[in-house]
Amino acid sequence: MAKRANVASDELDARKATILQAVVAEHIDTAQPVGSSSVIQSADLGVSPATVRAEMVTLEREGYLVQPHTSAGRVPTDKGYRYFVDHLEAGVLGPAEQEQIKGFFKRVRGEVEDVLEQTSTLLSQLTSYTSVVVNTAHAHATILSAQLVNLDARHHLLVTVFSDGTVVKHSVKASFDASHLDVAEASKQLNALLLGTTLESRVQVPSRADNVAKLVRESVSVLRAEQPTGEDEQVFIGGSSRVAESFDGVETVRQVLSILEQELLVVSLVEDILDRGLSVAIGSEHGYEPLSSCAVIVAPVAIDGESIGVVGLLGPTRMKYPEALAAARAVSHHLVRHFGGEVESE
Amino acid sequence: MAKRANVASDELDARKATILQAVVAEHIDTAQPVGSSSVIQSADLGVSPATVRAEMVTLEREGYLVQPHTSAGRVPTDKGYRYFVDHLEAGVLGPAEQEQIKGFFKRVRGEVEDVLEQTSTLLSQLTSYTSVVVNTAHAHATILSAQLVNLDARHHLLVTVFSDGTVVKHSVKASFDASHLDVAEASKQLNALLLGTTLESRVQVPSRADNVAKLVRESVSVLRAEQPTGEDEQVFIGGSSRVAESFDGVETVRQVLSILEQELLVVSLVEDILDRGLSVAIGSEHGYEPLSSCAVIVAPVAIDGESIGVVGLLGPTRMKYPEALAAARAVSHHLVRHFGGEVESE
DNA sequence: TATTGGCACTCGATTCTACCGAGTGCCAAC
DNA sequence: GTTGGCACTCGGTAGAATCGAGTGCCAATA
Repeated sequence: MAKRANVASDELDARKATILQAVVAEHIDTAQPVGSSSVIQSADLGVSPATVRAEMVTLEREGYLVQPHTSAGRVPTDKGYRYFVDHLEAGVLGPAEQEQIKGFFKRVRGEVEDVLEQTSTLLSQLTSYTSVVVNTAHAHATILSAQLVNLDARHHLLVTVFSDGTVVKHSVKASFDASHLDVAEASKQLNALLLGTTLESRVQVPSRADNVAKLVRESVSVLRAEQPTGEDEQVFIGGSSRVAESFDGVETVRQVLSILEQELLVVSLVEDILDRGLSVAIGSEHGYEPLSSCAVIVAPVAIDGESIGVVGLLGPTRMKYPEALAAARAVSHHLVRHFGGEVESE
Repeated sequence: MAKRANVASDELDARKATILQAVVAEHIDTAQPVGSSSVIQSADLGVSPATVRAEMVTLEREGYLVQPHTSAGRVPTDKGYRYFVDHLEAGVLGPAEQEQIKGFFKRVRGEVEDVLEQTSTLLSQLTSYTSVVVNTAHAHATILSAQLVNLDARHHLLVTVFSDGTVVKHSVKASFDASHLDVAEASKQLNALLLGTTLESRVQVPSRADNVAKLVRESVSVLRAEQPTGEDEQVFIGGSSRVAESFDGVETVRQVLSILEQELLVVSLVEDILDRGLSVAIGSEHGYEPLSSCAVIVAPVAIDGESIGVVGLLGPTRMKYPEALAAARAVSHHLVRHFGGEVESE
């Protein structure tokens, strides 16, 4: 993709890289601008502060660093963070955290939803960032049962059970009064029709004009009428209170929280990042300005190449990338194991 | 309850009351300590500041007011707020808000859950406080359908549809391998057994020892095994980002958010207030210290005396009680109308 | 006896100044 | 290319001065 050395500011020589990485690491740690001397202390390249300063001028010109004001240390830009995470050797998880994850997955019981909900809490506790767990499984799951229940003459409820253990209901409103028998018959036909199919597969609906056929047609169309995105996914957000710690400035906190309230938006944010092949989106890299001081980490949860969900973390741009990445990946990995071979609901 | 005038600091003479109310109103408005002169301006009792000051000393001694420091105005205590809301004449809603609510309920479509979710957003927008909507309906609803679906030989899913349009699932784990036929038979029996019953009513389970009967028994017991509280309620929280605006001090914000994350806790908080016959709980009146700078407003949603839910608002103790109370009541009222006569799911 | 105007006093908030020091950019020397 | 030296910048902190809103108290008043 990148041309080659020439214009491409894609690569830095070893010393610049070391300096940049030192600055980023230090700033993540202290939240303070980093000066040339502290770089010397943490990374020991055998050079003087003056040399580091000279390099930092270059790094600033190339957009990796900025000075909050003259005569202060430097702070990484989004581009700086980007370089940092791109050149990160695989992070490791502390043994305590590994144990916590293992223990958690040994312990959890209950419906898929409960497990995922608790997983998102776990992930947030592990990292002290806000976590997002998205379940996309049942888009690909096969239907185990479809049943039409009538609430009153014109209102019915289509209840669909998927092979991943999720249950989905849809209101079906008829334009005519249907008898109990009609509904029961429609229910039977629906079940036969949809059994073993997925939301994506084509089915042959009856074209007759009787009430039963109408009900069947209406039900199938309601079931298929999936919203563009996010509507058929489940989202679990854990540790939203962490937002308060992660950012300074009430307004920023408010904006981030307000984004988190819109679950559809969170889903598309996370999936968008994944679609672009990234595992981290920093600052303005995802399109949402209110999140410009955030970084988002994502890790796909996939069984045999089939994506069944996403886990994500949202924190300040100066988040602890190695740990957070490791945690997200570990949890994703354990989720796969947990839901992998066996039936998902346990 | 109160003895009589003597010790009972329960009642205040007219002038003290006016002063207290003026102080509270002013402080709610400005968030600043209120001095004697501003009391004169807003409430015109024909007396001088000096007199007001004298009264305020009394009010302070009796615990209605405090001074943040010598030579500052006064700020209401929880007790002060309590007096204020207890002596509030019924607040009214602006015509714009009324219109907004009306329009909303004319417009909403979809499952109960969606309606309630959106209602909580509405309530939060109306008041600019965080809102809570709790659905307790299906505890009293009758069962329209119960179905057992098998995921694999030992794992089954009990899917129950209630008359209020909610659908609940429970995992049923068997200690033996059941055939498809067994499960189908058990499902049929379960449906016949549970149809028309509520979660509270007693049913006669088969005592036979065959697989089908075992499945039926296990299913019924799983369905009945309701958690002490909160587990069978649905909670919808809207506008949690408002927390960031409502409180100063990152730590307070964090704590409140962290409470809001625990939905069970929120349910019991809200129901507890309701059980105690209150419609407002101020500061330390509800038992949760992390919420000591919060006030919680609740309004029951009841059809024919049967509680089907609660709507609530959470804001700072200096919240706009009249408006917030009016909004909560109006929304509760409209919810009753919306779900009242007709079938709940529409 | 309740009310009031007058007055000294308190104390947080604001402003201003001085100053410290971390950190820079530049440059001449190595 | 690297370095030590140096003047310079500028945010942050501390202290002093000031302001003013608001109080508590008291003697005078109706």
